[in-house]
Amino acid sequence: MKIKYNLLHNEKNTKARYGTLETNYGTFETPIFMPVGTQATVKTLDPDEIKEIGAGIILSNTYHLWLRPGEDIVDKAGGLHKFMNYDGPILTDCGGFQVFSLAKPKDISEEGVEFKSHINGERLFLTPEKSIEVQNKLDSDIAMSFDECPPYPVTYDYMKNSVERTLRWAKRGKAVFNNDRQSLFGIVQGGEFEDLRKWSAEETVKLGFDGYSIGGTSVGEDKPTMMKMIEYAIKYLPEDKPRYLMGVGEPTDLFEGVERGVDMFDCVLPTRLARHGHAFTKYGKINLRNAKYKEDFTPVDENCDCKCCRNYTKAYIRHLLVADETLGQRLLSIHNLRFLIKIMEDIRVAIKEDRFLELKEEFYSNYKNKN
RNA sequence: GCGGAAUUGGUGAAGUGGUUAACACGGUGGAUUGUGGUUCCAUUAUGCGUGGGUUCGAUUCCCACAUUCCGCC
Repeated sequence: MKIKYNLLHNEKNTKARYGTLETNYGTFETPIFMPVGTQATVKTLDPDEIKEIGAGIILSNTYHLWLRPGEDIVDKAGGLHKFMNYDGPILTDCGGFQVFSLAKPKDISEEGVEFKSHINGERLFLTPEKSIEVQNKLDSDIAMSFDECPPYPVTYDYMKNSVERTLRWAKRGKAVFNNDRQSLFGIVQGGEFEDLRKWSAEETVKLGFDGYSIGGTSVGEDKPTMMKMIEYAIKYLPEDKPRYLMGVGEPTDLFEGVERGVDMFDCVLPTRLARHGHAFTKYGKINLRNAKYKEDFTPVDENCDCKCCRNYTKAYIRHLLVADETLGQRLLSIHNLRFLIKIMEDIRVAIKEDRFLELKEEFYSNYKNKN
């Protein structure tokens, strides 16, 4: 079956909303933060741990699984869920972000995008049809329409052409889509240009998708610009479909996004920061490698209920990181993910009680955002 | 006791008679937003064993001493 979104409550003072999303692999509440598991694994965590931190849905990636091990192998394994032994909902990104991070502008044509494989340098050509075909075989619960995510900043003319192309790609992908257990999201682009965001949103909605994403954010623009991008796009999206802000973000970004009506987020930050020794805490981001934690025998975040914070000290985590032991990266990955998931749990309760702004204010009063 | 070689930062080391002593590791900070998984950036020796001498100028040349290593008695 396709997913089913139920809008259950609009917060009184903001555009924040509470709902549920039903999938073949269970129902989760929104707004939600989705851990990223690019290569069919949330780096360093096993599926039991993903469940343990309260994840409702995770991400995986078309481009990476297409290259390795290949969608046919995942298909033979019985689909992505069986392949990675994860029985919760999975969303696959389309590979569009890799257009942004791997390809040069001149490699992008109407037909598709030419890549050089980051694994062996082999020339590859990814098209909207291929992206959908791969995702159909991966058998994730939610697939993403193949888009171009332009860098920032880019000229109005470039963005206009890019938005047009992304719309044509969306149409082409939709035409070959062939998996009735899977749902498909469209992606709104348009950069910081209000009229392009409006146009992109309206035209994407006309094509008709099971949910809508806001793409092209967190690519180097400043925060006020990112907020405008969200606002410009979201007012043209239908109330009765989930809205997904791609690639965001930091703890404060989650509050800002929810306030503007976003239902779903994903970001590599919690796991990447963890691997580099950083942790989110109630009071801001900290670097566990800093010398000042050498003899700090308190938890990373005393308010956190995760396995890391319940059982280990900063001094121990620091030792593991400095000694390059993988347990340090694992424990911090668990903590950082739990931290963001817990924020969303608190946010959902606050929305239902119409006190989202109070929760936001309380969080901001403690959290020192270094950016 | 005699002969030889060596002595540069926390470590391994390069180097030159002339403004700021290479590089690597380590240390200390910082970065990271639909993940090209151990990355990137900054910073880290006012000093080249000690004391003299030669020279306009010595870490670099000379002498003595100290320490370490190797060989011989």
